[in-house]
Amino acid sequence: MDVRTICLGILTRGSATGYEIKKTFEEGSLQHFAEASFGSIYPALSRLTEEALVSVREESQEKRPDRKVYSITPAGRSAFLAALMKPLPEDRHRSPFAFAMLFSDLLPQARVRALVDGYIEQAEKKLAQLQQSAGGQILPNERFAAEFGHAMYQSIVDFLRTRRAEIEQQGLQAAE
Amino acid sequence: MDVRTICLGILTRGSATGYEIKKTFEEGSLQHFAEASFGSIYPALSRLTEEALVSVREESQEKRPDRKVYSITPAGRSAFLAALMKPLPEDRHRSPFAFAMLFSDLLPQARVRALVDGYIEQAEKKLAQLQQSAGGQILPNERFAAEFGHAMYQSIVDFLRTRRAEIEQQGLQAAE
DNA sequence: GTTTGCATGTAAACGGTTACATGATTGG
DNA sequence: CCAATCATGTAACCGTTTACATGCAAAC
Repeated sequence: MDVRTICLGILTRGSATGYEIKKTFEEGSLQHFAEASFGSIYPALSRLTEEALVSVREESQEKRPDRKVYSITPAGRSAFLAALMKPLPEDRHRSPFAFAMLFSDLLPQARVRALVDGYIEQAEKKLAQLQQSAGGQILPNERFAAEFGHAMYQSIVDFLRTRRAEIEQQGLQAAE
Repeated sequence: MDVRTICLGILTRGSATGYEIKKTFEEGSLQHFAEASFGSIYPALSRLTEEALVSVREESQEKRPDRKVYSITPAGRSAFLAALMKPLPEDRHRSPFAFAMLFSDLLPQARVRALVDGYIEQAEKKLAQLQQSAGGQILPNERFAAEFGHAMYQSIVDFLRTRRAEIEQQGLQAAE
């Protein structure tokens, strides 16, 4: 899903600045399924403005930098819906971790252990975040997304916990 | 994980042509966690050859195009191990599906249903593939990777099956 | 006094995909 | 007869990240 479409989507829930859109990525329930940097958000917003899919209102603030508040236009809404009606790109799960595990037999056991433990720790942090965001008062479909992510990470943690010993054994014993 | 490193990794398991490396992606147990196109594999292989991390042997074949069989060099092996010892890039789960579900309230119910059903179907196909690849005679860590993927997809399918009715209700009732 | 948060933006670099070019062989 | 498999490679394009530039205010 490109940054363009994601920005439009976020704006269907209310007006926001580029900065706020970024935060929505980092905090919200879609945190685990999409991401974008300022370097892609700001140009996307400019282009959407040119195409009249969003409108801008500039606000001068005291003690804070000026902000540009973007709102989705009716045309933008149609464009967004149209994007969701087209065949979606397939999900991609890129896992350098899983790749590395394929070569656990070439790695020192200590490294394998560190990799597994670090991964479990990371996943648990995300689980906690997701549980928190599903706990708050959010829309039902936001809750669904959060719980979807939760189910995924939970299964990963469970799997790794039960298999941890086995995979660590694959690692190279340290030379004496 | 960049194509360079992935090519090196595959070559630690034995010599191969660019074409075969691509197939390994498509068929193997890491299928769900990494991917690359010819347009990235061939240039990567050329560069690795320049850097002496792999070596090439050209084979002329009858009735088949010539092939370039790449083998990893000792230097390549070290470089690969070094890459796995450095901090790994984080896993990224990009899910246009989860994103779309966040906006199920804006979509016609029929579309939501089609999206969910299509997604379940896809995931089940992958489950079947993973089960098959875990069934064959493979290295223990390959089995681990396959089962890791299996656990993930299984949890996705389970979650979606139990929640399907709920999320479909979020969709817009068709106007009469 | 340093880090974090607010806020916008640009340019270069990067990594990758898509499409194209070529061509014989085998299987349905 | 057509599609798929084997096999390599290039060039244009694309979207995104990274780094840079700027600057004040509040929190630690």
